[in-house]
Amino acid sequence: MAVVPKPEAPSPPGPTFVPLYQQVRDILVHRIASGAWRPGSPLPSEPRLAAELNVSLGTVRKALDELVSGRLVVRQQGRGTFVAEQTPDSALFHFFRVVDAAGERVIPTHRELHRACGPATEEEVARLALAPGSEVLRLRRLRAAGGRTALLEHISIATALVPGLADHEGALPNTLYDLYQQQFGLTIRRASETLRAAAADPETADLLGLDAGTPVLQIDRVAYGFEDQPIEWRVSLLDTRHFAYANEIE
Amino acid sequence: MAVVPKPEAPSPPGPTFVPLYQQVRDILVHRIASGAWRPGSPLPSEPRLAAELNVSLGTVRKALDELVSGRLVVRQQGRGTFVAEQTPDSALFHFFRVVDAAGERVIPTHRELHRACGPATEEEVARLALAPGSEVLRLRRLRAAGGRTALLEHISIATALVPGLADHEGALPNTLYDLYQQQFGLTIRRASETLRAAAADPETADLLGLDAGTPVLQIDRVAYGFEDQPIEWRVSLLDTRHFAYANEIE
DNA sequence: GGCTCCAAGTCATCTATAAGACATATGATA
DNA sequence: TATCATATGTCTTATAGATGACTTGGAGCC
Repeated sequence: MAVVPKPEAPSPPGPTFVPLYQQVRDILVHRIASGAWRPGSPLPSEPRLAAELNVSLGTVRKALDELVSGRLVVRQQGRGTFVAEQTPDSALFHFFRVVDAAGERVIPTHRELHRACGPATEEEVARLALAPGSEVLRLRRLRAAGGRTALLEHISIATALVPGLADHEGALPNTLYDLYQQQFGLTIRRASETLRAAAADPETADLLGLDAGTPVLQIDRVAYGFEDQPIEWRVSLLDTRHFAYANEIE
Repeated sequence: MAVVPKPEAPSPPGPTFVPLYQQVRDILVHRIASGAWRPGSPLPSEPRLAAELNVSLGTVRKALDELVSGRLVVRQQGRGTFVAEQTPDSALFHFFRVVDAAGERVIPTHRELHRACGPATEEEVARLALAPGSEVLRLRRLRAAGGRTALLEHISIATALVPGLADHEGALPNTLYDLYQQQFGLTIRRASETLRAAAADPETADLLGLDAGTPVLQIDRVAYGFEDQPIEWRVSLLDTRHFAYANEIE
């Protein structure tokens, strides 16, 4: 392994010391991010990795510990360590924070209203860090839960990232994030949201079954991938007469 | 140490096996929660703890690792390990998620409008798990940032938890959570929030400098302590014309 | 065929040891 | 007295080895 500072040959006492286990972690992250190990597939066993990278088992385990807490891999005692896989459930659980009036988490349905490609607007260029004039795929969906319309989603994603999705036949899945991962190798690692209260414009109000001007919760979210590159921009408008946005601060 | 399953005497093969490091962690948590070690004070050194608890250094370290990730303690290389201390900055950074129009985090000022005690309302009883008829202290504050009024806070906390606070002379600090910890031994460990869009009622609108009926973001938060007991209930109304609520989903 | 049991492979836990990095206190020296 | 080198105590990193827990697959048996 090209890891530099073996304890026998300590690192240059200069300002650059990177612990072995972090170097190992970065190597593993890179292999996952580059797609060398696909989601769901097993990593080599810990002893094998230790031998390959020429470090001790404990060091590999410490590196893997960090990947686990970053939700990049999943360990299963007796089976092995696997690249984390986005599932509809996990994606919903993690990113969909809508609860009903009773405060219970909600499992939404969805209905596609609109799908089309077009040149990116100025705002899309900014949010998604696109080159001006890039083409984006836009999606509009209406989500309901418990028989009641809950929210309206406006989704934008660079067409180049999801080739063929624009012409996809039939319904798209309820959660797009696992589709991105499985079909296009795009793993959503984190999301940045900005929430505001806004008055529903007539069209939104109509779709949500509200009077125009009713306050709705506007959730503006950019989802980022492995290299922290923006992947998808989504603005959701939530009817907070019957639903709410729940957030846990640990 | 009373820790049960030393590796030489493995645990009963029944369904109850608790790893040593978790037992150690629980012991340490209890000592901190009970106030035996106060915020800011140093824990015994790792070797000392290992000797006292009759486990290896690695096991103590693994237990401490969990306390660190739970933000109960802070480690400082060369100095020691200390019980985490709520500071105004850390509390603001962690719990105050308001950003300005440019998306920059905001450092708010505050002005107290109202402070009084009274019997708990039905809603306060429910949110704070109080006995009916308990007395609560209510606080109303107006926060501003960048010279602009940002949000109105309604705070409720059981009077019994903060004896004397009702008659506190002079201004209360900008962040109450560190006051709770330092004055009353109440450490806020997590908070549960529910967000909705609502139309500003006339009084709120007046205080925030809005027209009545303007949509505002209503942030309903219950803050919990060590034993996961509710400590404080707070409803904040945010003017999202000039500010927003920022949330990062990792 | 279906079942049990065992063995191998894997992660999980625990111990022991050593040396590096960092902060602070101590004491010698000028 | 002031400063600097040293010593000490702390967390940090890294290694090695042993044992336990869990899963899987296959051999052997009925």
